Parts: sequence; structure tokens; C-alpha cells
Amino acid sequence: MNKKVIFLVGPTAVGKTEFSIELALILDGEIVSSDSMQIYKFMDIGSAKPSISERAIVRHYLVDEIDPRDDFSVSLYQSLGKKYIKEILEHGKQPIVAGGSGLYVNSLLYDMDFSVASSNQELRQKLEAEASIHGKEHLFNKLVDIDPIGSKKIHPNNAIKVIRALEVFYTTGTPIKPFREALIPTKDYEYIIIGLTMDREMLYDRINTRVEMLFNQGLVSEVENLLKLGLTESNISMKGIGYKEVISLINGECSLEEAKILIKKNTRKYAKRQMTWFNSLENVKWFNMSEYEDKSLLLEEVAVWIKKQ
RNA sequence: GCCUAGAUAGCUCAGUCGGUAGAGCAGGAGACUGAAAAUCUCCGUGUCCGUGGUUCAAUUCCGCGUCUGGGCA
Repeated sequence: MNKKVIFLVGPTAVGKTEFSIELALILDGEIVSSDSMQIYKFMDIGSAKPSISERAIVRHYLVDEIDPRDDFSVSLYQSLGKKYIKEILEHGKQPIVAGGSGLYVNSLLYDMDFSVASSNQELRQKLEAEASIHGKEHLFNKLVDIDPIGSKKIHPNNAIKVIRALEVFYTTGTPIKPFREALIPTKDYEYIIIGLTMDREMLYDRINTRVEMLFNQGLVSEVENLLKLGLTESNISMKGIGYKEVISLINGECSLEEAKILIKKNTRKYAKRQMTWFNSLENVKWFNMSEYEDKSLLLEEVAVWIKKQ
């Protein structure tokens, strides 16, 4: 009988990384990251990667695997993630998928077919240029012409989604499919989902102190090194929180204090979006970290719950 | 003590030529199928400092009081 895959979700800074390692130790597990930033090499501090020593204790997959100069996508994430889960199951360990990137998590929970149309950078750039000349409405109207029903699900201002929908139509000749209505759990494995949450105020406190910590650990020099590697603010990897703001700082567009405030703010908003996403998942067993002063107690309770599944 | 400027949303402030008020920030809610730490949408009632006067009507004008800046002694 195969083990169930354990998914560990929750907002940034709630303590997923630490908890996932503790859980892996007691369950003889290995961790598959579902974090869209920790997957990139050279981006250690800003993405709050698990440390080298933590990764020596428990094996991690999809951390430090992708060159940030390369394009990455959910589609690729899905195939790599499924491959690793299969491998972990095959060598008899407990797979734990842990991370905060909602779409990445969904790609492993549900049958989501990303194969319809690959991305076309040339086309995207052309459409972006059109949008900046004629406006977002113009692009949206193109979409309304070819897909009057589907376009109702996309807001005219959401240029990225409009462009993707056009991209799918131009490459396949058929409209992009509606999404959330038909989420079917994957048949590749069984799974359970554990959600970690925390009182909002406490979470925001943790975010604020973490941002200060990132700077103390050398976030600015990390970004300087990335720029030396040839990365710019237009790389997808550099659009992560902490990276784009530090680029502005390096370019002299804001002060250190302003950069910190902005990163804190953006991280808080991100945490909120994550909560919205994960709250909408079904069958999540939630644990509120604020209710456990002693974290070993939480670990124990989670372990007990897992055994009952 | 005198002069002066303020007092309006959690914060910073705008405004009402007299008809009970709105921006930014903070905060909240939500969407999401190959950019997802991305991208996008929605949400603003509060003794308009207190008190008296003028007025059909005062947060708005006038008097007094309280508090807070700034200046002069």
C-alpha cells in the first residue's frame, strides 16, 4: 500500500520550512518544495531557503535546482514535482510537499493540464507592446471577439491573463478553458493537506522582523551578485518580493528605509493572498500556530492526526 | 504671559462660497490553468475637539473654553 503524500501549506513566514523538517524527521520523509522562488539557484537569502545544514538532515527537492536566468513555469514545476513524488514513494520514504506557491500546490493536487499551449515570448512581447500603445482595453477587445464567453472571466485590466488567453487561442485555435469549476484530484497518488496558520497580528510581526533579518544576512549583496550574473528586473526570477525592491535601492530610486518598508508591505499583502488561496482549498486540516507555545506539542498533535488518516 | 496656526476615518491630510464629508496610506474581502513572491478586482459613518450665538439649517461663520504645533518674551 502506498503512503499518502502530505501537503503542507500556509502563508509566508508562518514557519513551514522549520516545521516541514521536523515532520520529515519523525516520519522518515523527504521534502518537495512548492515555492516559486526557492527553486532558483543563487537566490538564497531573499527566498528564505532552508539552510545547507537543514538540507543535509532532510533531503529536499526543487530547491536550488533552476538557473534564475532560465524561464520557468508551472507546467515544468508540475512535471518535476510529480516525478520526484513518484521517486520518493518508490524508495519507501514519506513525501512531504511544502511551500506557499498556491498554483504550484494545485498543480500537484489536481489534474491540471498545462500542455495545451506553451508560452511564446515573442508573441507576448508583441501583445505587451500593443497594450502599451493602444491600451489594455484594445487587447481585451481582441479577446472578446474570439472568445466572448471565456473573456467574461477575465478582467480587462488584467493584461497578463488577457495575453495568456490570446496566446492560447493563437497557438491552438481554441479558447482557453475555464478553470476552477472542474478541479479533480489527481489520480497519481493519494494525499492529505495540512495548513499552518497564525493570528494575523503575530504573522505580520514575524514578517517585519524577518525582513530586517534578510538585510542583516546580506540581501543587498546577494542581489548585486545576481545582477553581475546578468539578471535584470525583467527576469521572472527577479520579480520576487525582496529582489525587485532591492534593485530599486541599488539604482538609487529609493532609500534603504523605503526599500525595507516596501518589502514588508508587499510581503504582508502576499501573505494575505496566500491565505485567500489556501482557504479555498478543500479538505485542509488547519493548525493555528498561535495556539501552541510549545512547538513540540504541535508536532505531536499533527503526527497523531496524520496517523488517523 | 502674548502672538499665531491647527483640531475631520487607525495615521497623514483635503473639503463643504452654510444643506451632516473624501483622498492617500494602513487595514479588510476576493479572483486566479505554462509570468503565480506574478497579475488583477472590490470595500471608507466618522460625537467633522467642546460649548454658546447667528440662521429654516453650523462640521463650515462668530464668541468663549480645552488641547497640540510654531514664534516672541
